[in-house]
Amino acid sequence: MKLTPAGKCQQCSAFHEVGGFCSHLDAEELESLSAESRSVMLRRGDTIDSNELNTWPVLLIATGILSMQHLLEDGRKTIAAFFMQGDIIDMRNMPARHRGSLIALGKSKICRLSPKVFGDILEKNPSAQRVVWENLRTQTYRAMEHSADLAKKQALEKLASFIFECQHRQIITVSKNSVTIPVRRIDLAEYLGMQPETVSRGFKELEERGILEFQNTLSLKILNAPALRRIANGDRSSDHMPTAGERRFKVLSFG
Amino acid sequence: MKLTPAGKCQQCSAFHEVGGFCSHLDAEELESLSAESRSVMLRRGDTIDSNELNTWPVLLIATGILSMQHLLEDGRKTIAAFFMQGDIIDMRNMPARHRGSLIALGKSKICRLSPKVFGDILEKNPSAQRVVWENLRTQTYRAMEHSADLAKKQALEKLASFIFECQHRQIITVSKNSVTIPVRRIDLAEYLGMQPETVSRGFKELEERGILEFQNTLSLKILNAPALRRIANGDRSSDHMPTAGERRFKVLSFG
DNA sequence: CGGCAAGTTGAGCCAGGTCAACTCCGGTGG
DNA sequence: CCACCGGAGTTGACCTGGCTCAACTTGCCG
Repeated sequence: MKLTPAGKCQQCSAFHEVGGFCSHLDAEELESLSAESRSVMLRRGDTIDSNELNTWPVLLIATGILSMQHLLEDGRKTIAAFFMQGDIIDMRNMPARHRGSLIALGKSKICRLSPKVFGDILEKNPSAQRVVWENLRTQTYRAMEHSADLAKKQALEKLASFIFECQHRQIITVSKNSVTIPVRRIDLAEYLGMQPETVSRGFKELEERGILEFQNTLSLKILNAPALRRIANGDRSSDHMPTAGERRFKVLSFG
Repeated sequence: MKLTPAGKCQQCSAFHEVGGFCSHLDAEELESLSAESRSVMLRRGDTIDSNELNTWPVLLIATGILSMQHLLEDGRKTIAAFFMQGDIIDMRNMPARHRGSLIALGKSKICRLSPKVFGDILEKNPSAQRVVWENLRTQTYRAMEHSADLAKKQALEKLASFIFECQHRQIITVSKNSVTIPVRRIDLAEYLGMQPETVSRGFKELEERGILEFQNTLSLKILNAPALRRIANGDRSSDHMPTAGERRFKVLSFG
């Protein structure tokens, strides 16, 4: 097979994934976008600096995970959002005050799209436009929902919500109740506005209550989805019910 | 002057404001959008219910202020975002889980846009498309910034950030340092994830430190913008410096 | 000018932050 | 192959910012 100039795109998730932005482009568009764009590999900790964002303000995540981080004067750090496979980040003319830094949280491949070609495509290709539009709206409403979580939920409730968020966003689903957490504990804590210690204690409690079970730090199984759902929704009525763990133990020991 | 079918639009901020969505439409587009859309007046507390959002998922705020509220099982309530003049809310095909309720926080006029005509316009009118796109992006990054505020900032810091947010969003600026808070204390507390009591105490402290001064509950003057900025940015080094108020008092009493 | 919601003030308490010590794990080099 | 190392994660003890509840004041609207 002859490798067109856009041949590299054949390997890219944004091209071959159904619904991926580049899969909606015609040959000519793909050609010119590809010619004017640059893809990069990032490792954990790599930062896309401000200068770079000025020349390359439009990014597409091909694989991996990026974070938008905000830093306070005294070093407190927050992750305002996660960007994952298929997400498009459009920072054209963003005033600096709206900008955090974009930092990779693991090995990632991103494509810096030519702002000009990107803009042209949005104007002329309604189906590509729709994909980008949907993506941005999802980001918006996700961010708002996340705000709501941060504003009023307690530690356990935030963790529960987060697990569902991971479940909804994950691309490959091994089994219905398996969820993979795509980031380290520290990042998770920063995203949820809590301390790593608190995250640890929270997960421990959820395990003790028999609601979930960790395979390892990054992957878990939901054992009692309704209970987890109730916690995520802030239903405190069941807070002091006997836990599944306790109950099972008693039955076994007296049975 | 002859009143065209879209005559009602002549009065609307979205039409006559520079940069307003409808000001970017040509006569024909305005005509058909207007014919298929419905504007409504809302009063504080009016809710746009879920059914309504299914038939009219695209809204444009002409004047006033709406909130996106999320409710937890046990009654805790959060305001995830404010929508103000010029904002466009596009809820087409949003899964229910991403949806809070839209509730007016004061007298507002909104225009329910025909989703079909709105969609057609986005495809065909690049300049209108750009306006909507910019608006959505602003909403996105604002929501992310707000998440960052909620995640790690303390009460005072959140208040300080909020004042700057109001300053940036307000349409009419009386004087450089006057800021109008567009919502009541309760709403503000819900937006910032705190209690009204805490809001009150926070503002009191900022006044006592001589950083700002309230004209009435809704409007204030910033007296020391750099100090407010430092607080908003989470600089705790100045936390226990003598306050302007204290200093002034001492000078006067010994002078 | 009265009534009621909004906002403020005060006192006490607790969820989660902080700090410090410890364990676990993956990678590295001898 | 194993000993070592360093960062990530966990556990424990303590402390505090902001929540809670209750009483009070203010200000708006009829």
